[in-house]
Amino acid sequence: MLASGRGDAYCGSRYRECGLRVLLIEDDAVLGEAVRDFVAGLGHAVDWMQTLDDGRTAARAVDYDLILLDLRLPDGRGLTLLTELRRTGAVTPVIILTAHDQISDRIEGLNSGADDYLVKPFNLGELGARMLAVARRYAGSSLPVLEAGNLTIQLADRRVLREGDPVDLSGREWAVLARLANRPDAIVSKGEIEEALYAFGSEIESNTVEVYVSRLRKKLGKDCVETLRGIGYRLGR
Amino acid sequence: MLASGRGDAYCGSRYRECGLRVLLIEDDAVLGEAVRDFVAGLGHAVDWMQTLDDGRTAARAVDYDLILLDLRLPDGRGLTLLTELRRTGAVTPVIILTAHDQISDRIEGLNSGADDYLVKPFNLGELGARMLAVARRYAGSSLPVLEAGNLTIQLADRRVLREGDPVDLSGREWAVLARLANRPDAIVSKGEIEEALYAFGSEIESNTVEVYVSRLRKKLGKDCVETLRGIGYRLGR
DNA sequence: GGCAAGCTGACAGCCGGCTGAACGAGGCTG
DNA sequence: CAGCCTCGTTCAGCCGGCTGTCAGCTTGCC
Repeated sequence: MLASGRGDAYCGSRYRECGLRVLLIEDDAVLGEAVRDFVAGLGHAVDWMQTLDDGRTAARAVDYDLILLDLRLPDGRGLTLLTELRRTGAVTPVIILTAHDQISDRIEGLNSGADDYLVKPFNLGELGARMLAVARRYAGSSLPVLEAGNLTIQLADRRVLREGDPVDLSGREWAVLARLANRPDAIVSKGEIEEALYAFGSEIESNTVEVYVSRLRKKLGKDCVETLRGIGYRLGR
Repeated sequence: MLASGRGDAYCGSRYRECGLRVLLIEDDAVLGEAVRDFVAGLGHAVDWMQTLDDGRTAARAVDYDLILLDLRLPDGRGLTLLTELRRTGAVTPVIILTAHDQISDRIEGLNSGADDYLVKPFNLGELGARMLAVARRYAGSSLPVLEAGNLTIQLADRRVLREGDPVDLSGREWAVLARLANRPDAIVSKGEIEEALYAFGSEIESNTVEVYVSRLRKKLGKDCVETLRGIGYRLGR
């Protein structure tokens, strides 16, 4: 739950090529934390701001790949920021997060240059999917297709091929694999993988991660994931 | 539309050939209702406005795929709106609906950038045909025929072939399929499919999407649609 | 050998998705 | 007009796969 620290840390530059740099502007503490952890869990670097003002500052300072923008903020309307950004020529993709009853805002948002919107309460999985969709739209087809051993991992399409044959993965299985694939050469600790699995707070006290690694190995082959005893896991090669 | 360059880039293609997003501007209650129901029945999402002003607002707010525009409205001439739209660079196809004695308007309309016109009272079937023609013209040659598994999906013609044999789909069935076929590799959430099915605001709280997926599978084969638990659907392959 | 860390098969509960059935609206036919 | 059909929508019950947990096993390290 210290994710905010972590987020800032690798926003810097080092991991730029892998995960996206995401700015989350959302005042609701619970939702904000959930989204931050979930998105961080996907391997992206998240900065979470709770006010329009902080959001504006951040958006000006850093060249984000994606902005998640709540429309109703304590110190103003999210749309204001969006319009400002667009007026200054920023093309950063923006996904709007909006309450269920704000249809007009939604329309206005799209009209002001937002790229997509999600209605609260939303499914985190759907958030992930839309983020990918938006990112892909921008990156063209350049989103990573990763070759690892006899695996082809298509992050953007949520697909894995084993020696060319598609393999079905469940949600959690994919989450684990994607977490590893997001930073192919990095060692990822169990704790970090857990964060990717359980977005918010849920204290899981068992060997879930091990179980999913095991399931992945069964489906994808022994070597798809490498174990580093006492440290974590890494994508096989 | 107003969503400016970037918006067009994806909005245009996003909903293109599926259930189209149609804006109907028509003050006559009887005709308006008839057209709305007919067009909705084809599987498109229709917003119906009865005044020029509302129409203008809607057209600015939402990136429609097609506008059906009555020329004689209580609060002004439809042509005004058309010219405005074209002046701001909107390329949304517009079909003009006009009474038979307004020949000059018709000509002026075509000159102002309308794509086609229909003379009242018109045959609804003809309206359907012209809509298809216009939409096809816009889709260009870029996405006519899609091969997916043993299916051939002819988006522009609103036809599906299963192993070469044409299959009859109802309006909604087609809308769902087309929404998926529109972005063949993308994962489409239930929410997004619903959006393609219903106009803004109609809150549908049931498993409609599941039902239509089920019916599609019955007609087109188990694998025509892939389920991604908790995330959405994707066209089979 | 002994200990810690990691692996994996089994299992029960659950949730999401699937689907048959029913109903009303509307259109068409005779 | 009655009868028939199709389509859209809703609902309830079913089903299967996903998931978390645990126990017993293997592996690696000292």
